[in-house]
Formats: sequence, structure tokens, C-alpha cells
Amino acid sequence: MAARPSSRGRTRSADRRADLVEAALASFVAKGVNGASVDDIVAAAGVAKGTFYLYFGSKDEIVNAVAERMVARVGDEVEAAAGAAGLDAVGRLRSLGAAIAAVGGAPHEQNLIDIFHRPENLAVHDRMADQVIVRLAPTLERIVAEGVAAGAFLPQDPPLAAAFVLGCFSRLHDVVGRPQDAAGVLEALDDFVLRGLGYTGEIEA
Amino acid sequence: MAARPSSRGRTRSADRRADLVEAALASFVAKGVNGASVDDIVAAAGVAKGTFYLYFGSKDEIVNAVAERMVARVGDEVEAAAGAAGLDAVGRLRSLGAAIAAVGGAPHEQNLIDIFHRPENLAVHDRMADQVIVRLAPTLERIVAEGVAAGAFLPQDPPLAAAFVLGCFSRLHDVVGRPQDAAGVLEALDDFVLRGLGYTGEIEA
Amino acid sequence: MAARPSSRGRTRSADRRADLVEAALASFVAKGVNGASVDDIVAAAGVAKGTFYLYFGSKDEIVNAVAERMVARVGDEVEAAAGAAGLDAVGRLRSLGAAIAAVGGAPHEQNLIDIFHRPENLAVHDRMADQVIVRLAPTLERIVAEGVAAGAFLPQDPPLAAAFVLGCFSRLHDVVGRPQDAAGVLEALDDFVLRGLGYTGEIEA
Amino acid sequence: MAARPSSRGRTRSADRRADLVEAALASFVAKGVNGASVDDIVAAAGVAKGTFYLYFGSKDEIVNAVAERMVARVGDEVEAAAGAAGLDAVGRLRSLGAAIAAVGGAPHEQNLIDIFHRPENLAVHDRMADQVIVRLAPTLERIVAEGVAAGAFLPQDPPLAAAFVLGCFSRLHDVVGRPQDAAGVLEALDDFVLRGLGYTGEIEA
DNA sequence: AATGAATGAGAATTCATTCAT
DNA sequence: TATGAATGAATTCTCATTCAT
Repeated sequence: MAARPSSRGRTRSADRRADLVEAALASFVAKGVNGASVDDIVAAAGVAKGTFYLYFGSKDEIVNAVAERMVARVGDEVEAAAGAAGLDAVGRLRSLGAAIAAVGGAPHEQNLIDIFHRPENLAVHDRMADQVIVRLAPTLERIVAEGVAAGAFLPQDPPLAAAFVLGCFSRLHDVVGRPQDAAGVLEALDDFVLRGLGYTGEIEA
Repeated sequence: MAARPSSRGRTRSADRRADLVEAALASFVAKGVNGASVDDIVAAAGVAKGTFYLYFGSKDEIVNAVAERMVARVGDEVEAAAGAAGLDAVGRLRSLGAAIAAVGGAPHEQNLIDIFHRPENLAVHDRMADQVIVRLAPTLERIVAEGVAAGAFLPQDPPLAAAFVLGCFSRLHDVVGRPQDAAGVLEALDDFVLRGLGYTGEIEA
Repeated sequence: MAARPSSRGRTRSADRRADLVEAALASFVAKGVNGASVDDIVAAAGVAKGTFYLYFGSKDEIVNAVAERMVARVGDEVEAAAGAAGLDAVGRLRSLGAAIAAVGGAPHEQNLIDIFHRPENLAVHDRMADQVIVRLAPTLERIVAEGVAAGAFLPQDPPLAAAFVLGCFSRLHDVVGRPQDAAGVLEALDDFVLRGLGYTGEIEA
Repeated sequence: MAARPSSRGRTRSADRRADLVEAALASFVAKGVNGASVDDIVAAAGVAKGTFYLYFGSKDEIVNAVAERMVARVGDEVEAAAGAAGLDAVGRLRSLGAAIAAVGGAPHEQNLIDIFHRPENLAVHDRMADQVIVRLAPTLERIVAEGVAAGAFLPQDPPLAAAFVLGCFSRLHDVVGRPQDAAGVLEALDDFVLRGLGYTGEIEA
């Protein structure tokens, strides 16, 4: 009964699925991934429990869907930053770092950070964090390779260098928030990373 | 009271507790932290369920105990490596990095790595990873400060530098296992980290 | 039983709830309130354990539901007796007393008495007894006030008088069952209560 | 270890038992009869769990012991009041009623009233209430018989009359506390009871 | 497609009781 | 006598999943 109205008079399948993912995200933020039951999710989505299993084979499946959606969003943002026209390798790297540092700053990303930092929810956190790394690794490798080719960085194994750089970046959210603030942290990281890659130019922007 | 074991009250309190932690670790490795029930743990420990609650107030409590034990063990090993006599800051850093890279290599540490990498178990993973970071941070800060004082590293904010270095090191376990092997990875990391710190000496050991 | 049974969703919600209350009553009679587990109740009701928690939030909730149902039933019966048309205050009082004395006499009330007198179950007993008192007090107060107004009883504080009368009545079930039987007991109680209220008419009916 | 000191250097068996009953009473008051575990009791008594089972075969046994002790105390007090020299039947009845009304007033009886009125604890409440009734019934029967013999009361069945009188008295604790206060309630009860017994003298004391 | 009542295995936790010392 | 660590059956409650409608 009561076909939920939508902009086109009928809710299409894809929308339903998206509604559920949205509801799941909200529930996870509110109660943690383990703490949120399928009941919570369907209540938040305003559909019946059976409907959930029409779109997802199990709770685990929607957990992955939520993680994927978040990873995709973050990945897109960061890659867009790193791909901005007119930047050389060093610029790309800085831009990418800044974008990672900014993750969670936008209001629509606050959820993501909430989830990232609730100890309860760390199961997803890591699934996501790893996926973000995997997603960004090729981009970083390309930047490193580009910088090496241009003579800006010392020769090195790009996949390894990318891993180390991402490792540095991944600490960002744990140190941002210290008194001296994000800008200083980012600058220090730039120094560290660029020097680490053997950057031979002037480091102070 | 002590000594003389018998079928009842045979083991001293501390041993019982340790037995349970051991059994919990084994159960977590086997089934994941959520997947392992208190029943599993007591079965593995060979005690009755009530006994469990004699030593731990809840399942959560033993999860923390397991994490703490692992953190303490890893922390001790790594700090011992970093504290070896006769080393300068660079040597300490290399030694510490090697120790982190070696974590999980010893047979008695295999469990730890198993737990670290089951996605199921990541809730504990992060509790532990964070604790290890927290535990090692002061050591690293000291090394960095020492290197700066000795003129080996460029001047920098030691806490931040420590965070970045640990970030790099924390990626180690995800790249070790690639064809070229641990030694090469470690060397590349050394280069990256030392350069990142502004090490001005010869980098190739 | 009701319309078109089937293996699932067969019974309407209200029936299910009532079934569970019924089953709980039977279980309480059989094993006492503490002694009867939720498992016993659902077994008696022929539903799954989860179903129980669909209708009641906790075991305590169904204990209250059982007590309420019994109180409501007894209260209705007794009040109906006291409200019979064409009775004056004295007649109402006698009728009410007789109805209280008769509680538990009907086969469907045997359970109630069983529960009332198992020492095990006394926690509920009192919850119920108190509720019955509370439920009947206004009726009794009205009867007393009516009798006072009609000059049949001496002037008095109706709530207090009602409490004393109910106190007398509440002893009924402990003395009924003695050799001389209910009729004699009831008559003696009538004498006592009516005299206590200052009844000035002929006491022997 | 640590033999608890006592006034005679050694705790005698009877004292130990009494200590446990005392501790049980305190625990019951604090947590209710079901809520208080044997662990609570032995902790309060300062003995080991095994010791408990040296003196009591089961938890139920100590529950009864507590009830008995309380009943004995209350019974003694009330009977002493009713047995005061130089009183006639009416005086004895009034004295007994006053004594019942006073139960719980003395500080050392507060516990008793606490227990009486926690719904949790009603299992014992009723065991005790019944025992008090049983204990006091013969005394009351004697008073009634004495009054009948002296011509103060109408002829009646003393056991029944005793039951009704006790029923009235048993309501006392539920109405005391109303604005008009204990004295008024007690007087109204006197009126009611004495009239109920057919007392022909002047009622206002 | 959608519903939601029903399921039932399984979880964590409690606690009266025992018994080797 | 006294101890208290150990026991383990029993209890309440949860929740992912199913399926008749």
C-alpha cells in the first residue's frame, strides 16, 4: 500500500536502492555498523523489511554498498583535485594532499568522518580506508612517475613511493586539529613528502 | 595456596586470566572478534563460562585485554630495537623501521598479523593500531629530536614528523610481500623517510 | 481458529497477544511467575521466542499484562454485582462481599486463586491485590457515602471506611474453606462489617 | 585468613548465623529478595561463600529465616502491647491496634517497612504478613472471647472475628500517611472494629 | 514489487551451589 | 570451621532472514 511518491510519480528501482544506502549510512552514523539493525535501516528508509532483501542479499552487502559509495565520493573529489589542469607533479601532489586533508570538511562529508572515527565502526572504516588507498594508488603512481620523468623527483619505484606518500597522508586526520592548525600541518607534510621524493626545487611555496 | 595443582583451584589467578586471553586470541584469529563467542573462548580455555566472568566483566573487556597484550608485545619489541646501544638517530630510525617491518614475522606473532588483516576483525585492528601509534610516538619524537639536535635532520616539529614517519611505516605491511621482497621495500622506505627528514648524509647503507 | 488459518500470519495481532497472555497465565500457574521462563510461555503459546518480543518488550511486561487482565476481570465481576439494580447501600455491600467471596469459584477463575496462593507467586499477587483494592475503592466509597446519606450507616470518612471494609473482605479467602463453609463466614462478615459501619437496621437477612 | 574479631575472641556459631541473617536483611532491603544474591549477602556479612552454606542449606532457607526473625520481632512487640496488665478486652484491642499501627515507626523497624512496600520484595512480604497473622490470631481470638464473656462484645465466632479485625488492621499501613494523620485513622478504625464486634459501651475514648 | 509477522538459532550474562584445600 | 575459585545450567533478549499474502 502507499506507493511512496517521487518526482516521477513512481519510485524507480535505482532510487529505492539509493534510499536504502542513504538510510543505512544514517543508521551507521547513529548507531555504528554493528549496532544498526536491518530494522533500523528499513525504518529510516520507510520501507518494509522484506523490501530490503529485494535489493540486498544480506546486511553485509549493504555495508559494502555504503562503503563503496563513500569511497567513490572521496575518490572522485581527490582525483579531481589532483587532475586540475596546468599543474606539474609537485602541484598535483600538493593539491591531492590538500584534498585529502579537506575530506570531511564539507558538511555532506561529516558523516564519513563520524564513521571513520567511532571505534565501533572501525570495521567499515578500514574497509573504506583500504579502498580509498587502492583507488588513489594509481593516481599517485602516475604523479610520482611524472615527477621522476620531469627530473623533479629522484628516480624511484613509483608503487612504493605512492604507498609511502599515502601512508603519510593517511595520518593527516589524526594530527589536524592540533593547535597550530591545518595549514601548518599541511605545509610540514609537503616538506616531508617532497623531500622524501627527492624534490630538488625550492620547497617553500 | 599456590604450587600444588589439583583439579580445582589448580592454577593461580594470573595464569587463569592469561589462559583466557590466550584462548580469546586464538578464537579471534579463528572466527574474528565478532564471530567468536564467549562460549568459544571458554571452550578453548577449557574452563566453564562462569569462570570467564570471574576474570572479565564482559566480552568487551577481554577484547581490550587481547589488544593491550598485543600492543604491549609489539611496542616492547620495537622499542627495544630502537633503543639498542651505540646507535645514532639514523641508526635508531632504521632499526625501528626494520622492527616494524618484522612484526608478524616471528611465529608467535603470526596471530597478530592474521587478526590485523581479516576485514572482520578490523574493529580491534584499529584499536590496536592506534594504540601502537600512541605507544611509539614518543620514541619516534625523541629520535627525530635527537637527529635534529645532531644536525643530521633538518629542523622540524618532532610530533608531526613522528606522525608522518609512522604513517609511512604503517603502510609497510601492505607492500611487503610484493615480488621484490622485504629488504628492497625497507631500503626504499629508509630513503624516503630519511630524505623526508632532511637527512644530509650518505643514504645508501 | 479464527478466519482462514494458515501456517504464517494466520492470527490477527490482538489474538496473538491474547494467546501469549493466556499461555503466560497457564505457565505462571504451573511454575510460578519466577519459575516460568519466556521459553515456557512461548512453548505453551506455540510460537517462536522472537514472536514473544514482538508483542512484549520484556517478561516483566507480560507479567503486568496478566495481572491487569485478572484484575480487570475480577473488578468487572465484583462491580457488576455491587451495581445490580434495585439495591440499597446495604444490599450493594452484601452483594459486593458475596462477589469477592465467590472470586475463584468459577472454573475459569481457579487459576487466579492458584496464583494468589502460591508463595512463589506472591510478587504478582500483591501487585494484583493492590490493584483490585485501588479499583474497588471508589465503588465502596460510593456505597458507604450512599448508606450514610440514607441514614443507614453512621456518619464517617468514606475512604477510611472503604479501606477497612476491603481489609475485612480481603481476609475472606483465608477463612473460607474452614469446615463451617462459605455461607456462614459470609454472614459473620456481613454482621461485622454492617455493625462496624453503624448499621442501625435489622442485621439478619 | 583474618578471623573476624568478636567480643569473645571467637565468633560463636550462633553469632555467625545471626550475622548472616542481619546481612541478608540489609541486602534484601537494598536490592530486593530476588535482586540480592548470595554473593551480596556474604559480602555484607564479611564471610566467604562457602561459609554461607555451612549455616544455610539454600538461599531460600535464609529468606525464611529473615522473615521469621522479623515476624518474631513484630509479634513480640504487638503481643506485649496487647498483654499489658490491667486492661480489659476493649483496652487490649485498642492497644494491639496501636501497636500494629506503630510497626515500622521505630528506627530498627524501618527496614521491615521498606521490605514490606517494595513491590519487588512482595514474595517475602506476604510470607511475613501471613505469618504475622497466624502468629497474632490466637491472641486476638483470646481478646475477642474475653470481651464476649465479659458482655462487652456480642457473641460471635472468635476465629472469624479475629480474622476480620486483623484484616482491618492490615489496611492500616496503606491509609496512615493521609493528611489527617495516624491518630485520626486509628480512632476511626477503633470505632469501626469495636462497633463491628458489637461493643455496646461508649466508643469515644 | 512490496509487505511485515514470524522465525529460531545464538548471544551475553547471572548465580545458586560445590568441594579441594 | 572456613575459604573462594570454579561450575554450568538456565535466563533474558537480539536480529538477520524468510515467505504467505
